[in-house]
Amino acid sequence: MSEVGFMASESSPKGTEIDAPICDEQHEPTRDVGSFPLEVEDSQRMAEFFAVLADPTRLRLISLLSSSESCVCDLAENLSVSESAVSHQLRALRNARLVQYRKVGRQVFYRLHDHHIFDLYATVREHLAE
Amino acid sequence: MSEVGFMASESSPKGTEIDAPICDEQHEPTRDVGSFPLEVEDSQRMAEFFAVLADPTRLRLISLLSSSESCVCDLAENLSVSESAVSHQLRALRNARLVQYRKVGRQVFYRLHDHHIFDLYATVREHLAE
DNA sequence: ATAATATATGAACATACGCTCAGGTATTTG
DNA sequence: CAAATACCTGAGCGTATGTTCATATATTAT
Repeated sequence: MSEVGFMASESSPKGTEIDAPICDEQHEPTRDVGSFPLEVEDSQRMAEFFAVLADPTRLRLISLLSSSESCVCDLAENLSVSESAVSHQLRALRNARLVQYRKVGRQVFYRLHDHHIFDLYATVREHLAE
Repeated sequence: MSEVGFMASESSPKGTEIDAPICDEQHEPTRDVGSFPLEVEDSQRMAEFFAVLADPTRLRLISLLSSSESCVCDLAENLSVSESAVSHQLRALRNARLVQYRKVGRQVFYRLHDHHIFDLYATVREHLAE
């Protein structure tokens, strides 16, 4: 915490007034993004959301579900992962509302919850492909 | 792994041919998203990217940097977090190329790396606000 | 009912992560 | 030069996470 000189209520240290935030290249008309700064509670919810996407197996599941609905055993086989592991991961995706499912006999077919999920996946995939 | 009956090379179990993926609601002309299914190596890089965003402190840093460039001590003060913790987190953001910085004297001013980061942040923020 | 299949779940273990603490580098000031 | 400031970094600790293993539930077949 910068021990400020006198009347500086907050912000950067004293002395070097010369170059305060010479922020020339600002963003476009900064669209409204809720409270600012981001509340701790909101940041935790957001972090949990990203955390669900921060796993290779879950991302590969999303990749498969991006093209078509699949049952658990097919997902496990296509990813060469145990069905137990897939089931655990699908639960995480379910809890985060990233996938939906429907039961047919003893099988359970999963698919992405909505197109937003696909869009997010595709956007980041493209971003990393650059 | 479903022990298939005879000539079924892969995919769902035998028997219940009745309801194979009745996937009616397909996505729009499925835009190309690279290799399919997502390669393990790619999934790991993508997971690492999301992992950087999967932390409340880093998200709040991004929140602050969304509106303006800031030095480390201001970021620490605004978030009520130690400068050491902020520095550690900024390193993670730096390594992931989510932020840029410029040195001015003994201060270091950070800002978002580019507008893609802001867009991603804003999009997910809106998504969770619904 | 019994067996087999498809999926879900809890415990446990190894790993990964974020914070604090202590110390280090670089720049400015006296 | 020494002291102060702004920031960075490595080690260590407590906690969270993903997998495996064993077991449980539900559905279908015999």
